[in-house]
Amino acid sequence: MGKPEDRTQKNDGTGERLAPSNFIRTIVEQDRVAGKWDGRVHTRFPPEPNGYLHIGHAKSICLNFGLARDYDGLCNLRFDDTNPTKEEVEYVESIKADVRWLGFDWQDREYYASDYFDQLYDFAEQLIQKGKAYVDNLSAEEVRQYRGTLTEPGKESPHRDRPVEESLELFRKMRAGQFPDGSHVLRAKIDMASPNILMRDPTLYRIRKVSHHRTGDKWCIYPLYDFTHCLSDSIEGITHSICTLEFENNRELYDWVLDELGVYHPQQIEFARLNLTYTVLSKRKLIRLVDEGHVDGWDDPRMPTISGLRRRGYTPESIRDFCERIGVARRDSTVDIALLEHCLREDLNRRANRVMAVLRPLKVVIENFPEDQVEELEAINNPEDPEAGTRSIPFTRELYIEQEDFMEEPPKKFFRLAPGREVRLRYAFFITCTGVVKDPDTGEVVELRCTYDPATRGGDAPDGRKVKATLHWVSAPHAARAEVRLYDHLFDRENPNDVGKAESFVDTLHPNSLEILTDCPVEPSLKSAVAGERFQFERLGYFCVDPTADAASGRLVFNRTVTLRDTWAKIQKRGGKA
RNA sequence: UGGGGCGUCGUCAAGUGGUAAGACACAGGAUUUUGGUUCCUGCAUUCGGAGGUUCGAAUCCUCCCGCCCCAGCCA
Repeated sequence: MGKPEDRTQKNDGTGERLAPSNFIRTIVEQDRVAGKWDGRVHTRFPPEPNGYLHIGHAKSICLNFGLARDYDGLCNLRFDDTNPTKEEVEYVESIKADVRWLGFDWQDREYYASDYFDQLYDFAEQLIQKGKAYVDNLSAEEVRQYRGTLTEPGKESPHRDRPVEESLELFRKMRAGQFPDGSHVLRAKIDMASPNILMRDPTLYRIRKVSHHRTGDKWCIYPLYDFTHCLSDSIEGITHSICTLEFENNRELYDWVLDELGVYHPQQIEFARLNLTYTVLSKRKLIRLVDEGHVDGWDDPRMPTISGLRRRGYTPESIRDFCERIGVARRDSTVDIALLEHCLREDLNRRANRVMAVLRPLKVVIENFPEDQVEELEAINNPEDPEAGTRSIPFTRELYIEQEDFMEEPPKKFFRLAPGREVRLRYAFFITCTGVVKDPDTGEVVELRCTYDPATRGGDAPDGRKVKATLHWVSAPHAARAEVRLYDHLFDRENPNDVGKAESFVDTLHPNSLEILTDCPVEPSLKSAVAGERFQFERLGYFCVDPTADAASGRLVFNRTVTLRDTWAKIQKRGGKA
């Protein structure tokens, strides 16, 4: 019996994961076998430049560009910029940077729906000529009333049957700027009684006397999504037009426009958008977080935006891996953010150099270590990567360890330092706690007195003595000082929209999603860390040098990307409940 | 109570009539100079429910239940 084929790994020995199959890949493969589209695969990623890209967009980007990559096809980057009141160049620039950072290349195929405005206008006139579109001068309010409801059919506009020539003339006047905003629209003439509300004479063009970020003041009428998107796909020769589920109802209209115009007709395919626990992924909500100042901007490391994740220290590889692992399907789902974090840790574990840093320092004095002596010790940079080499770290009489690594009265499962207890200082020596110095007023432990065993240099006891814990530490006189920003989930619950009696998702913001620690002692090698560089702070987590922190100030600022898995924390939590 | 979709492990997700993949999470155990990593092991007699067809059903049929989307001159 042959082993079943392992579809999770490429067969080339690189160990790189192969994109798992999904219903869209199945359709594409069937189309290629059938010779549909002459075997071509041509997709597109069509963002509206009205906000920053987020992890949900990454799913779409990986899907569209991934399909093109795996089936010898092409994927266009197309800005769906038909609403000049909301769109800005700042957004197009950020989108381009984010797609590139994620590792995808659209080569010279950078398109804008606004590039098609002339063609779109001609198509609109064609529709009018065919008697399939008309200019309506009902007010927005009236249009709404005429539309009917989910259960009742709509009414036809009194202008619906106005002569073709009259609509044509009106449409040209709309274009010429002879009417004020909102006074006229171009509507498709379909069916006011359609059970699909989108088919009840949808609006195709509206008047907006505002300048567009690309076309300036050339136009004062702008086409709407349903008219623009399908034709843009058609113009670009797209084969598979992939969008999210909420556009399912729009497909009938997509097909109608293309069929009426008799033009090249791509296939629209919908998939479920990404939802993630402990965060929100709707552009509207993200904009609100930024506008109301709940976060520091689009690239706040707590944001699920690509720029936020980048600043947080995420790697593009980990995001791509995540997007492949979550799959593509048609059912609404919410992915556990733990999966994203798992992909991140897996990637960082093999690539981040290890380093020692103390977040909440507790001074330790090694009483039997000579005052002016400095012992240089060799530390391994990355046990997962021998190529990463080693470095030297100084050990002296005065050190810092982590406050939580000492307990005066340790519970049974606490393996770390305690009075009379011996532990290992990583890459250094075994030390034994011989005394505790407390603040006379508060009773707080402010210093530990210890002795070290010179025979354990490097961390091994020649007599085979074992120790139950290894602590990270930093030499006090050599320590560099850093600001460390500890990030946690932005929201306090899995589903921020589960607001209960509260008013909105804003009320479920996690109050401690950011904790800033200053003057953290970190090992001296970190003085030369560069913006964006990633490290594992041993026993704590992965951190990266904040790319936007003021470099000129010489300040070292680290963002915590993600903690290490912490079984001790789990044990404590469990114990706390019992 | 219109139309369009969707319901497989705690969370994602394969499966497309031949007897429930995988991942994350979780729980044990081994190794370990990171309570990290790695490595073993366990984790759906059952596929929203009820009937039916069939030698055989998560896959086909019927009815029912639940959830999502649509009434922007947003995308």
